[in-house]
Formats: sequence, structure tokens, C-alpha cells
Amino acid sequence: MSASSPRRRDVTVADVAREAKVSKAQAARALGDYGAVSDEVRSRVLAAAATLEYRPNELARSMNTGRSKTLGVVVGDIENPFFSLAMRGISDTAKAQGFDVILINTGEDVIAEAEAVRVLLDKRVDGMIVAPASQLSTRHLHDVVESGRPLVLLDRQIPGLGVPAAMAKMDDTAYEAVTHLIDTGHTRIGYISTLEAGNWSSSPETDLGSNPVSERLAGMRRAFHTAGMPIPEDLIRLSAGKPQPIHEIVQELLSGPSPATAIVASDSLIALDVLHTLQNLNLSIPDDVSFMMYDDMPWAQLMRPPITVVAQPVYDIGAATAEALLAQILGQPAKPESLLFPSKLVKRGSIGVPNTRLRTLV
Amino acid sequence: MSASSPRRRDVTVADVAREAKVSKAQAARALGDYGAVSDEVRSRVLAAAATLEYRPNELARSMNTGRSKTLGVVVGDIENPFFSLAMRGISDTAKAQGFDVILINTGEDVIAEAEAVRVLLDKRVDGMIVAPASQLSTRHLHDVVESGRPLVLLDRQIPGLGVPAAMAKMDDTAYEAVTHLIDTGHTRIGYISTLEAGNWSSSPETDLGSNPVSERLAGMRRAFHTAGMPIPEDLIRLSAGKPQPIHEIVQELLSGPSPATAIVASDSLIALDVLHTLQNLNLSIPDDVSFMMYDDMPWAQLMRPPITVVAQPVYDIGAATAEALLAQILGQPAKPESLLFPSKLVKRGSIGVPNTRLRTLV
DNA sequence: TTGAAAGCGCTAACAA
DNA sequence: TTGTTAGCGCTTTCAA
Repeated sequence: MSASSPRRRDVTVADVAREAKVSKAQAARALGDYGAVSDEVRSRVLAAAATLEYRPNELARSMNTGRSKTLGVVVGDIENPFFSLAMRGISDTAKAQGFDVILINTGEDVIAEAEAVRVLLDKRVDGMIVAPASQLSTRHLHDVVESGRPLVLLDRQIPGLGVPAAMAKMDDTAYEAVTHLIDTGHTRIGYISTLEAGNWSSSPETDLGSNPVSERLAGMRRAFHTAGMPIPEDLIRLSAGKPQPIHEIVQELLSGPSPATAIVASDSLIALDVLHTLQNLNLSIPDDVSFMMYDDMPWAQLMRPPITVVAQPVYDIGAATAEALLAQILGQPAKPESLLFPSKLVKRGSIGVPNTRLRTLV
Repeated sequence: MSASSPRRRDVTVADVAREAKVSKAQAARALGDYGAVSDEVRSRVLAAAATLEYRPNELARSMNTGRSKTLGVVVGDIENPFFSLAMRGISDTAKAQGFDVILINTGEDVIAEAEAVRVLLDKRVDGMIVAPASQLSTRHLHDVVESGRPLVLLDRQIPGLGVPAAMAKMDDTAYEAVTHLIDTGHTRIGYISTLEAGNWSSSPETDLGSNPVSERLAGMRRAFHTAGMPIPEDLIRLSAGKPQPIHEIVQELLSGPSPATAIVASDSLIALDVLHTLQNLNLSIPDDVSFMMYDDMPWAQLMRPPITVVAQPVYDIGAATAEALLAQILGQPAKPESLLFPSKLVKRGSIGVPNTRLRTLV
């Protein structure tokens, strides 16, 4: 046990300076590794620091440099594998440059998001990464931009904000996926998403800008359009989970005179709920209903049958947001472009020819 | 757009004081909500703050209060669902008390963990939660204790450290699980864990103290002992993944004259690897090999057959660490006890009677 | 209830 | 290369 009594007062630069018999300024320079210091002094200071077990107070340091070497990250749900994997990309990238990360979970609530952003600003993070819960309420994000602090968006672009966003391109892949479904014989295709219902205007020329979530839907619409078929509006369920639970939605989709023959889950959390519901209903895939999901979770290919998915490079997307942010923090000007990543359709066994014999599933 | 020109200098207490025509001290008191302030002054200050869009500098605040309203969390791998779920428990609990969280990922590397802990100390977090990567190298954790800053352990206790730890009790459940396997007819049971090989001494009376990871193994040993059978040491693989990849381990377990008839995965990440390997080997569960895993991930019961698991209340465990930490920070003395949570065996369909006909699986 | 002034621990001008 | 002296934005004595 080398340390002295517990709860001792923190050792400061002044203490080290005294011990090394130099001025506080010189000690600070040697310790902070800046300015001009002779080897002689440096070694004396470092030695003194070692014996005193000096540790810098990063708060004080941040206060006058104006930089905290800390990034803020605001996500909707860290429990969602999408975010936890992206978070690893962010965290790894940040750490490689000596930055730490404050993570705030909003529970996909815009109010909480605004609060989170404010807290981060108050804590003087050097920059932040936000996965915005809404494309409508963005006042707080504009505030960040106006504060002059670097901001990068994750998985969603907000037109007019003028900040970079990293995400996967989903439109063509969504188109391909739904076309695959249509080609297999499906016309009654259900789609379940947490996309805010209010966020989507049915005209594709909306100024909400494209983002992977709305692109999933846009691609679907385009696929139906190309096939010369009307899109089954009654089977498209947005804002899933609030308040109507997913399992109820699934039941509804499979009820009535013309039930869905295929269901598309817009992320892996929804997928899990859908699959549980299907299991409870004793429905089999793809005989009773075809299924596909977004995000290629490791378990997707372990299912029987393995699940057809749209995969995207989540870790890389996260890393890209951090890189863009760090670049800005380190002086490069922001280029408010979307950093686009490819997505791809991985066909496995969960999509089959629809069972056309008349039946009541639910 | 109500904000003024971008990159304006931050508004400080002094500015607000001037605007409200009171002293800096009074303004600070009103803003910081401490000390004695007349209603008159308070409202003038608050109004001034509003028009100037004043925002406190939390760094400055933390610097002289010594408190940062920030918790540090150090985990091995945030991508691991165990940690991301525990993190939610921590994050929710912290937020409810107005605390934020700095998350550091160590990649299960002790050096990185020591570094993380030091950084957190330097950033003056009010306390920290660590899921220690090792029970042997704990110097850095002792340093935290000596620094006087509150510390709580997640999922692992370190004897002699004298700090609380929250985790699930695994011994009895592990015993029950392996007994179940033995009762079903298995004697050749493989066990794959990331538990550090060096961390485990075969005597249960070791002073490493019990923790959910070593308890899994201890329970297994006890089950064999009770059954009057020798434990198959050759099938127990610790430190899995470094360097030998899991899939190689699985292949080895299933090779040779007396292959394993059942495999136990000590966490869900290992389980995924094992299942992929089994799939590639074209082996079916439970006909060719029985399987069970620790941690009840949502996908476990969706598999065909659904997987037998040992479940534990991960979110609650995370929340408990945060509660214990906050209690200490808020003044209550540390009670260096383990906060124990129940775990339970959930029997599903992945364990069957071993296939005894002579065969070569791999 | 108020205000003046002294720090918190550090960095940054400015001289020497 | 060194030391002196101001601050950073806030909280906190201490007197009034």
C-alpha cells in the first residue's frame, strides 16, 4: 500500500512546484507538457509529481483551455443493439484520439433529448453526436449549432441544420427487398416501424429530407409503384409501440378478410416482438407468413428458417460520426453532408410463396 | 430564431448580475439556487438570465463545489447485451437523480481499465461503477478507494477491496442446471467461458471470492461431485476467445473418441458463436448435442428448439449499482456487501437425451 | 438579505 | 527558459 492516509487533500501544481523548487508556472508547463521547459526542470518536476502522486484536475484544465476532451452522445435507447454497436464505433474512435464519451439515453423522447443536449452544452463537451428522435422538433439542435459547438447526427439527417450526418443508404435496398417480396407473390405486405407517424408526409418530395428510416418506407412505396400495384396503406404501421404494443399490431395485420402475407420489421427490436407474437400465435415462417427485418443481428441467421435481412455497417456508421466530429473539433470546417454507407439485402429463408388457400390465421 | 449571432461569447453570472443590477454574488445565488435571496432580486435575476439566455458553466460550478453530478462507468464491452442492459439500469437511475454518465469501454483489457479509472478520477466524477476485467490486477481499484471517491462493482466482487458489488447469485442455479444435464444422461459436458483462466484456482476455498462467473463453474463442479462423477476437466475451456477462437474450441470439444454431448455457454456472446459453429457443422440441437446458455436473451426462446437458459435480472443489477453508488455520494456510508440477485434456470427445448450411438460428429 | 473579495486548480500573457 | 501576475466562471467566506 503506497498511498498515504485516505481522503487526503488533492495534490496540486503548487504542491509539486514547491517540492521541485520551481515556480508554479514552470511546474504547470512541465506537467501539462506545453511551453518551454528545460530538461533539468522537467525531470525535477516529474519526479516531484511522482513522489507526491500528483494527478491533474481535468476540470480546472478544461476551464481555461475551453476544451474538455469529452464528447456527448445522445441516443434513444442504448439497449437497442443498433445503438450499442454504433456506440462502440464512437467510443473506439474517440478513445483513439484521447476523448471520452458522456452517454445520455433519452428513451426516444424529444423532451428528454432537448434536456440532454442542454446538459451536455452546460458541461462544455467539445462536441456531440445525436441520433435525433424527431425531425420536427429540432429547436434544441439548432441551439447547439448556434452555440458554435460541433454537432454530428447519427442515423438521421435534418435538412436545414447544416451539420453532417452518418447513416446507411436504404432506399434502393428497401426497394429491392420489397420487390423481392412482390416477386415472390406477396401483395399484402405489412410494415412496422417506430418512425414517428407525424414525421412522414406521403409525398416523397417532402422537405423532411431522406433518412434511413423514411427511406425504408419510400423504397417500399416505390417498389409497389413500379409493380403497378397500390401500396397497402392499411398495413403500414408507424409510431409502433406507442401506445399500441407491437403484438397487437401484428395481430391486427394478420386479421380480417385480407390479412398480410408478409411482415417487414424496421429494426431488430420490433423484429423480436413480431417473432414472439408469431410464435405465440403458432404461425410458422414462411408457410403461414413471410418475414424480413432490418439490421442483421447475429441471431437472425440462427433462426429456423434463417431470416432474410437488410444489413448495414452499424459499427462503421458510428465510427464515422465520431471521425467527422473529431475532425471539426480539431479544426477542420464542418461539411454538412451526409456520410452515406451501403446497405444490402441478405436473402435467407424467411420469405416464401404466400399461402393462398383461404384461411383465418388469427 | 431567437438567438443572436453565432459563436457569441458565453454569457456569465457577471453579465446577468449587471443586467439585473445586483451584485455578482446575488446573481450567482439566485441562479445557483443557494444562499439567501429576496424574491425581488431572484425574479430580476431570473428575468435577466432569460433575456440573455444565460447557461451555467457546469465545469466552473464543479470546480469549486467539488461535485460534478457525473458518474463514471467502466465496462468490458458495451456491445455485450449484458452490459448494455445493465447500462440502461444505471443510466435510468442516475438520470432520475440528476446525474450523467461517462461510459468507458475497455475491451476487457486490464491496462485499458486502469487507464479508464485514472481518467475518470482526473475528470473528477463523483463516483464510479466498474465491471472489473480481472480479480488479480486490482491495484487501480484500490487507488480509487484510497482517493476517497465512491466505487461500486458490477457483476463481480473483489475481496478485500471493501466496496459494494451487485450481481446475481449463480452457484445454486448453475448446480441445478448441470444436475439437470446429468439427470438427462450427460456426463461429457463442455463449458466455455471468458473467465480468465488465471483467475480460477480449483479449490473452491480460494480467496478470490465468489462471483457469478466463477460460481457458474463452481456449481458445475458441485453437481458432478454430488452425482459421484468426475468433472470432465478436458471439456472446460476458460479464457475463451483469447487467443483460441470459440469455433475452434467447439470443434475440439466435439472431436476425439469421447466428444462432449452437451455444451454450456457462459454468456450470450459465446452462445452466438457456439450456435453458429454448430450450424456450420450441421449439427442439430438437441439430437446431436444438447446446449444451454447463461443470460436469457430475447432471441433464446425464438430458436428452434427454444434454448434452455439461466436468466438473471440484468437491468435491476445495473440499477442497483447506481443506487448504491448514489447513496454513497449523497452521504450514506458504504456498506461493502454484495447486493445479490436471484438467477433462475429456464428449461426449454435445447437439452435432450444424449445420442449414444457411436458416431463421429466432427 | 446583500456585496466585496478571496479562492477552486489550472493556463496564458507578459516581462525578465 | 523562467517567474509573476492575471484570469477562466463560479461558489463561498466574511462583513455590512
